[in-house]
Amino acid sequence: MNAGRTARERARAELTREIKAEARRQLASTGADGLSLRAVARELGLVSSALYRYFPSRDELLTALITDAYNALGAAVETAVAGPDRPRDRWRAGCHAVRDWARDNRHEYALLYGSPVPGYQAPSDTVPAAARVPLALVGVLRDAHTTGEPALPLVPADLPAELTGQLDALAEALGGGVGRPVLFGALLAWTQLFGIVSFELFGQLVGSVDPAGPFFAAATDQQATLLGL
Amino acid sequence: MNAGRTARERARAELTREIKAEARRQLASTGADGLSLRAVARELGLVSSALYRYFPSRDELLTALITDAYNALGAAVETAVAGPDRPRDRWRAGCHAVRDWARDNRHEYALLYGSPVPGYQAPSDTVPAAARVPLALVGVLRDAHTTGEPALPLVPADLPAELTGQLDALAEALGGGVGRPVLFGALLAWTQLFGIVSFELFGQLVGSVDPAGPFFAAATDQQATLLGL
DNA sequence: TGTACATCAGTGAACGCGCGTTCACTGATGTAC
DNA sequence: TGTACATCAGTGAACGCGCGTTCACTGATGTAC
Repeated sequence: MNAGRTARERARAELTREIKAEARRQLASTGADGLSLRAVARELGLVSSALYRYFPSRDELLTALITDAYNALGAAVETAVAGPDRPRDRWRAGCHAVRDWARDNRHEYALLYGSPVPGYQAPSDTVPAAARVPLALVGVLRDAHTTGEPALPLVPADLPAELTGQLDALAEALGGGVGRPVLFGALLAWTQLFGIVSFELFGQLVGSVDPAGPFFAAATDQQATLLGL
Repeated sequence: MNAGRTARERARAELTREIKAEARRQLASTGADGLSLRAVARELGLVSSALYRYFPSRDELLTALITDAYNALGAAVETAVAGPDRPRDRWRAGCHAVRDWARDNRHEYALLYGSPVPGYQAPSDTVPAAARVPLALVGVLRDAHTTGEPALPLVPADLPAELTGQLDALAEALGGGVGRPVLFGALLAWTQLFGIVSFELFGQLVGSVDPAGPFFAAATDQQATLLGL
């Protein structure tokens, strides 16, 4: 194992991991703006300038954390969706995986789906990682409707032309296999899913359906029905 | 006019307004963490310590901005909802008012509905202001269904007991006049509404339905149908 | 197998920056008689 | 109406803090012959 890797290369990979792990820990306790290179270095027993051998700037470290987080969430949803057989259960499992991961990694979730960090522009590297969740959810719908899509309740037949154009382009980008109404429904469900999770984590549900577990379960159920699962 | 107010009181009220206005301006360009008392003072031609005559700390200034923002958004939605006659149009107008205000005040929206500011805990003063939007939207539903609520499509009759308990408590807190299914539907729509707006403003829709106008319009239409409007 | 050189990790000091908050003060505005 | 005192706004200096990033350096690890 580790064939062809020098001790230096292994040490480098190891310390890169440790830097990210420590940065994640600080993220969890202080949030994105509390993340400081100096504090990370301090905690690892390094001098702050040493980190520049591993990340050329604070922003690059942030980007690495964002990509890792998107991938972790994406993997969680992909795994969850791969479990059950019945489409309806697969959908629910995927949604609950989003919520569970978000609750377990609040600050990382906020980093991905909260307010953009001021002055920081996420590079396009993060796009494929960010796409894993929607892709996994759309996959459930595609698999469920291989023999033809049902007519979805409540989805109007006469969507405006601008929207149908966007939907068609999106369907093509997703590799086909989903019709307009299902895709529209998927977008509705997707935004609702993250709307609920964000409201729960950011404290907007405090006066109403808090704790949010029962409401979340009922909402994802309703989504499955809406989507013909 | 200004009866009984001394020049001092008027000057004080005026400068308090100017401080908040300048702080809002900085918020708009730098986001919540970029808001600095020193910078605000600088811009107003004051020495930084002078601000302490007006706000006892940076957090208090932030709180004032948050309360003002909730009230501005709430007022916008209340006005929008008061315009049209038909319930369906009232609902749509309220939703579009949320989106329009959010797009016109991105950073203030992020302050209210984005990731919580680390280390800052919003005091309970903000709660009534925050409640104005949901209250206005529920008002539309109540007014629409004075003669009895319709059976809502897709809302399961057998919601779990924990959820029905929360819904009943919430209905009472809202002053009654809305049944469980309608309230559940309202929560679904409410979370979806802010989910879409947040996704649009925070850049999550870039690869899919961007610009988001047509999708937003179709989504609020679908909500109105779901809610029996 | 051993030696000479190149690569790279980590150090420590420094630069230049901005921040929130406190405090003793001056001078203007307001109040009571 | 004028005077004596109290209130309050704004000043300027200072405290103590932490940050990202650069740079010349030492010493260890890797490579070529």
